[in-house]
Amino acid sequence: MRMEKPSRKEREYLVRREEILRAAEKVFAQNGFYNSTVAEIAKESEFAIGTLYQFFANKEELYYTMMIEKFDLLYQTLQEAVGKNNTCLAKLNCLVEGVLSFIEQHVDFFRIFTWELNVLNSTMHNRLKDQLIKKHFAYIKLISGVIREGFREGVLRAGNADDLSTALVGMMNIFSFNWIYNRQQESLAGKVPTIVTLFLDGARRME
Amino acid sequence: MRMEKPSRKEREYLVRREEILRAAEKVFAQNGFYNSTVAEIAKESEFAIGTLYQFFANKEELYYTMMIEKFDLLYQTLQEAVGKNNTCLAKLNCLVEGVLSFIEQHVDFFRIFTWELNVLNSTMHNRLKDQLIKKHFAYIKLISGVIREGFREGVLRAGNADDLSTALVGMMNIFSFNWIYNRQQESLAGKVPTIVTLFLDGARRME
DNA sequence: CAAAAAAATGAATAATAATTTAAAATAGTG
DNA sequence: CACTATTTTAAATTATTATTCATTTTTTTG
Repeated sequence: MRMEKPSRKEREYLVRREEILRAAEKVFAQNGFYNSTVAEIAKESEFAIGTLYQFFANKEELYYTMMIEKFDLLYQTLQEAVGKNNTCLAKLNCLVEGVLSFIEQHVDFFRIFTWELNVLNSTMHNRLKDQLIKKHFAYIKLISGVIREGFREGVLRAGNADDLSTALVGMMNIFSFNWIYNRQQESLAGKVPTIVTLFLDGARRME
Repeated sequence: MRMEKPSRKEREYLVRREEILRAAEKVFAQNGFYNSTVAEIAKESEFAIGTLYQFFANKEELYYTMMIEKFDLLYQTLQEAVGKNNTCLAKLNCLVEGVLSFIEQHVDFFRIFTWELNVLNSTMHNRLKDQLIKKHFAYIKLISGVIREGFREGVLRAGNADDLSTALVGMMNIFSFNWIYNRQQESLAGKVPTIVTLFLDGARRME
């Protein structure tokens, strides 16, 4: 609850801190946590290695601080967006738009929330890595094949099968994450109807 | 295209290789790639460090090989599941169920597809890490708040707001991933209608 | 402006862990 | 069984990098 006006010194301190954070963001986003060196961040920020340790206790603290600040910014952006609208539908639209354009504007930040896969030293073992990525696409394609059948059968509204497949995978993934990180209370398979229903019929109230 | 029947030696070799892969899976899944040591995997598999290098050129190769084999198993499982059904809707159900139960049975594998966040040495900086995780939940809650309004307004079919929020975030995330990893062709924000429409109305053909 | 305090520097340190390798154990063979 | 080839072993090597700290530079102050 300190309310002193910040002195010039404090202000300068904050500016420098910010510069370091931006450099960290750039470097971490490019190479992930483990393939980024403190030396790189120092170079990018144009401070010496030792100076960084004046501002942040260690590499992890630098990383977390950067992430937390980004998250705060996203949250604030979304709150504002939501505040501007009255109806739920308008808010939802605004939210989705808010998130996607935030990501567009802060690609580097989002890139961090990613598979280890993409973080491994990309110089080595490209053959194996590519093979793995191909498998992932094959998996998405398997699903879009089924969706295309649905178009032909006339059960699904014709549209972009790959988009639909992608969305479905996105839903399955996130429920799996949650299940894993929330101590596996009930069965994950219990979410099948939730996912299928939402996928087929959406969330809107039907007349 | 070799069709020799595998000799006893070859068979034994494959059994050992498999044992190493299972140990690797366990260790990597627990600690992620960077916090797993080859020594740990050796211990878990009850071989010496040097022996692992007889089977795999290095740590990365071990990692990728393990991942690729798991992916193949998932793919095969799904193909079978889909093959058993005729209609698109039945196939879709089966697919979703197939994926979720595969993940239930192979938690370790899926745990690997996760944020760096969860991979960082959990001994250190718990305060900052927890703070970051809280932010993430706040973000989900912001969205489920809006969804609850939708229930009250009567625009959305009453249900579990947190599930819906989760699903929506899952869709936004995966489109963002794809956008980032597919060279950012068109604007990500262009996917807003796709996401919102699917979320509200689903994929099913309306009468 | 000179002395003292604060901040910045980057070379030296220390710890970790992937990989190599020389020696030991085991399996195969006549 | 003796001898050879193969496989396993774990200690030694090497490379990398986070962190420290003695020194230099800059800023403040009287």
